[in-house]
Amino acid sequence: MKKTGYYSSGEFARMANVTLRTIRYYDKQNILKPSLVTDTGARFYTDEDLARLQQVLLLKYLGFSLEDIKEMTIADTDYHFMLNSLQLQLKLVRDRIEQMQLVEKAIQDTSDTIHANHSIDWSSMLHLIHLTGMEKSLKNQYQNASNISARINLHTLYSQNKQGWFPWIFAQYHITQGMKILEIGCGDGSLWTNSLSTLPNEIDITLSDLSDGMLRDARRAIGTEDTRFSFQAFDCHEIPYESETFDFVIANHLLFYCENITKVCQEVQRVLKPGGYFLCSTYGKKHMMEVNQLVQSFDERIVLSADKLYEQFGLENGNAFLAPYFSEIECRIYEDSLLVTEIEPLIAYILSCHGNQNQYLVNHYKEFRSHVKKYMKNNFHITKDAGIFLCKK
Amino acid sequence: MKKTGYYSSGEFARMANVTLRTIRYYDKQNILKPSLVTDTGARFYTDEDLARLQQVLLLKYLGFSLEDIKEMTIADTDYHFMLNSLQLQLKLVRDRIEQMQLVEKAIQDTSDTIHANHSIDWSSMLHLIHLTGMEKSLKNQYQNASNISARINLHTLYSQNKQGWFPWIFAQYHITQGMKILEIGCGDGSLWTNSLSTLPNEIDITLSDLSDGMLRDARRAIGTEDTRFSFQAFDCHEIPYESETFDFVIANHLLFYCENITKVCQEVQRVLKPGGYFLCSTYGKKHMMEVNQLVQSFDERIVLSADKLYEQFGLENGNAFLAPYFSEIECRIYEDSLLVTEIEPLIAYILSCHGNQNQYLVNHYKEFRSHVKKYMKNNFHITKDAGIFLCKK
DNA sequence: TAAACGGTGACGACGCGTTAGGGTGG
DNA sequence: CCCACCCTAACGCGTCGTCACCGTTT
Repeated sequence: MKKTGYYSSGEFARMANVTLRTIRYYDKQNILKPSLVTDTGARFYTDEDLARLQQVLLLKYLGFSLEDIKEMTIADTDYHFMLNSLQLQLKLVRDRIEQMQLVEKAIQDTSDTIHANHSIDWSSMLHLIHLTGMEKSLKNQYQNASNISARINLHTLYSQNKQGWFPWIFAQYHITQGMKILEIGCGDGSLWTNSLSTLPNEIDITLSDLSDGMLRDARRAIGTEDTRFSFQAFDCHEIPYESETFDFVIANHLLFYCENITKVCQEVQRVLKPGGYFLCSTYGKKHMMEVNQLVQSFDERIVLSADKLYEQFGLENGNAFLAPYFSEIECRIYEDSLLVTEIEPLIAYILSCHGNQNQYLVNHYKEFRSHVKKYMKNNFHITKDAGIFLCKK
Repeated sequence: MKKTGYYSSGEFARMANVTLRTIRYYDKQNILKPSLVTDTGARFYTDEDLARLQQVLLLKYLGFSLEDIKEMTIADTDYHFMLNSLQLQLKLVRDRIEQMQLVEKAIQDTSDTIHANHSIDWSSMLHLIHLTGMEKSLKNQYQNASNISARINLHTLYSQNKQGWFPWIFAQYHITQGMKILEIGCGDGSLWTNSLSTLPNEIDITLSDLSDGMLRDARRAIGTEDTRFSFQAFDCHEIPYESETFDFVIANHLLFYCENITKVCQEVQRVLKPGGYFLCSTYGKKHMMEVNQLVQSFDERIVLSADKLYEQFGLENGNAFLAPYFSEIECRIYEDSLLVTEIEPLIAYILSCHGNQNQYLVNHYKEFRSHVKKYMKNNFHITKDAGIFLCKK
């Protein structure tokens, strides 16, 4: 029985160069469900399914397990999302290539030292062994990248305040010629990428992050030719700089993740010059509250964030952490809200949260979708409740 | 119980960052046997075992199965061999990187066309899918590379004729300014790499091979800046050039692999200019005969080459194939023999043959080694019986 | 005597390959 | 009625992870 616009399972498998068994397996494991199943049980697939399959196969190629992949590829395949996903895949492939180039270099080095010494250098050999074993954290990196990009999407698409969060941040403190600046928790460096041209040219900015992977991304985004920037990986609980080094320290949406917030504040205060400023951003209680209400109206058990960030360090309680270390503290709110008009970006956002939603949504994706559709009607207002503390030493 | 110079299984595993289970599994599967086992069953490993483990782990990293790896890493780990193995691994990693760069580019392209057309381009998507699925033939490539290098080793180490095969080939025919030359079955291009400086600078050399992988190696070895060389993949049964194009055609150790030798001769004759020359090399009956005797003295069932190459096209019967197409045919022998003084390269050579030896030797490696040792005593003479036919059109 | 380390089974998980047996549409 | 194609159910394989249980050395 032919269905126009659909591929039979066999056709589909042949197109993608995989076996029928694989296609059926992916169906049974809820990794890639056919778009249409006849009452006799025959599977039929669409072009969109092909796009999904592409994602699955590429992720598999990069070494992810199907279990991982299941969580990573729920999103829709409208062309807009496809682009997004391709960007992420591109990043993954590049990371992988870089890693293999490290291995390549290690083999070269090992080989060279053998040539030079006419005996095997066991330590470089060990280094080589360890390189080939390093792959683990890759999955986390992907999830972070994918989550962050889903978040950014929602905000850039529907924010009412057109100034934008990053420009607003820069407007809160005037960066001038000759300053020494430190950002802790720079992530992929996106705070800076759109302001490169407006920054003074005699200035010394250090971007730091715990994760080497993030730093690599930041370096890639900013470029190594821009000599104003330097990059360094360290834990902000112990900042490896002498006291009174910086004019300005930034911690954008970072403090609530820190284990010991007091210690971080103390360190920041230490490395600030007298009269220097510390700018740290965070959320308030009401931030995105409508989204929580939305998901809980679908299933009460869902909690979008395992540990509520604003309870760790939020607009309401931040002052208490900062007060012991700074002489002046000012809290400024970024006035904004979201007016969401489409459903997909919202769903992508929800799926990207750090809570337990996936376990309740995985097999009820379609119901959830139509629930969201009904709930939001034509548009959906979401409160944003974010701001900064600007602190003087 | 501590053994000096040895690592216990636990130490060994920790050093390499693998689990004990893995180490034990590799032992049981004969992939990596400990160098010493106490009577209580405790395993002890040496630095050389570490080198072996490094090979295993890297090959695994590149996606080979342990079954494949078992066949690929029997060789010893003297530093000389280690270098060789590292070179091979380097090649593998580079191939892999190149492949991933293709994938990277395909993602870029797909992404770009989506950007341009604002809709998904399913054909580039399919291309992408197929790229991620291509990995198969890699194992064969490795085995070829590793076999060829084992062969070359034995010959370069112990050949009595110090001129060398490649220089001798070049001495048989004088290449002059302005010639158009074709090599069919160029492999990795090693015929040329040491003669680049002695070749005229106005000359047009086309290297060809069936396999894209080989051509890539050749291109890498010679470099793309050398404008005298061009590279093209085709089957020499149908040479994609007009008649009377070349002054000189070379087929080094190729014809005996061809399905239809007569057809190849006919094609070569066709593309040769009148008066042009065809140089083809092959072996004779007695080539390496002592090696055959050696292995059969260990186990009669072993046959080193499944189909004897010199029966397809050898020094004895080559004339019959060439006579219909060329006006003059001259057979020249390269006088040489091997005087092997060490055991490892010989064993590596034997293992690299295309016969059934591995199935009889895998689990009797040590016996075989000591058998070879006794057999060859201090040195071992091997007949070489190779030469060329130089044919004029 | 305990703790650290070594050993041997045996069972399970993942991602399919493969086989056996059977149904449906042209 | 056959052939091409589809389906399910069930077992097997490679590469360990994991667990239960036991022995040896410090």
